Amino acid sequence: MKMSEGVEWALHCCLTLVWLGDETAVPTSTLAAAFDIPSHYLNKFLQALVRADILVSTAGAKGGFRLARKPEKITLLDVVTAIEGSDGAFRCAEIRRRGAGAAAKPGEFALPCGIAIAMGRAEAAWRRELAAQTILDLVKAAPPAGAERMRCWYAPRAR
Amino acid sequence: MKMSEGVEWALHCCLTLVWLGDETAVPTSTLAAAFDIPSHYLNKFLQALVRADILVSTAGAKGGFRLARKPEKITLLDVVTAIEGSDGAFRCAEIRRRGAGAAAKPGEFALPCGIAIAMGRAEAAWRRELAAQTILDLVKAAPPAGAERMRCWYAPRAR
DNA sequence: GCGATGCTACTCGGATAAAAACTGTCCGAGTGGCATCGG
DNA sequence: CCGATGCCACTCGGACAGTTTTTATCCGAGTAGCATCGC
Repeated sequence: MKMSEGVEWALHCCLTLVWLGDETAVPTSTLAAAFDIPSHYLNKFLQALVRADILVSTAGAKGGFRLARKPEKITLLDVVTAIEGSDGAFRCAEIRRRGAGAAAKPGEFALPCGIAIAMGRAEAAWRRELAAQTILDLVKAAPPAGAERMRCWYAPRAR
Repeated sequence: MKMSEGVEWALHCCLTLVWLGDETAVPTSTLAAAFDIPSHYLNKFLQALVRADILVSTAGAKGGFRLARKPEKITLLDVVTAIEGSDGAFRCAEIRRRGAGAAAKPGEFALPCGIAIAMGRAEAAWRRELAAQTILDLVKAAPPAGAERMRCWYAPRAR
């Protein structure tokens, strides 16, 4: 059960896009350089964010990405779901119905598997916590020095 | 981010061991037949449960597995951790320190990454929910018919 | 008859391949800006 | 001098390999019970 590192990348990119402002679109190569990660691979995740309506992309010269919504309207759950998909980590395969359970009376399995319910309850708590936090919260919590340094580093690149 | 199916198998096996009672040790082959899953592979996960002190194993003829503790003393978190490991799904790679962040002032990264904190908060909620439920809770929630059928199926095999 | 002993069948346990998912890389389609050309 | 036009550089987007994690399988070490043999 390992989460893709793309989640961390995506969140950092959203944070960076807030810091750099909404004036200019930031291309993949710039974001990749900011964190020293492979740009072509990062692009893959940024595309996923576009499909989830978290970012908008503009093609051509001076193109790039910018936030599709205000930072307070993007929850961490939105980003995680965009990268990891909407399926939960635990997936009930209904093994109770196989083997010795194959001869069950009809209707016995009408109510869902208790194990699936228990695991689902835990994942619901996880999602609730993620949905309660937004990109704006991350911006507020981050030290201003990082934002300032990022802007200074970016300034000469903004054309 | 997919959880191993071994978690579902392990939980169902714990439930089954409660149903079949603590009198006899149940071998891997029997548990595998109960759910029609590959026995050699299931054995791998049962070993993990033994290492986590959730099951105890006895070798030789009439050997097998039984619960190491009472059902109310085994939480779902214990089982999930035994199979999946104790590491969380999200792992902060500290990418903020690389690339443009490489020239940071010393001490700027003294406090941990806000993204890691936010993700950790969600995982903590997930763990809390898992730790609040025990195998005994699953037994109580499961329909008695399943337990009864499992016992009838097992009876001729118990030597 | 009773006990010790050797054997057999059965179990767990870890080491070993196949499959899937994730990670990383590449090139093509499309777009905006700019220089050039004509009026 | 002003506007339209063609070209070029830059960007996103999806298709293509490499590598790690997960899934599946196998055989060896060890133990409990039973039959046999000796006393």
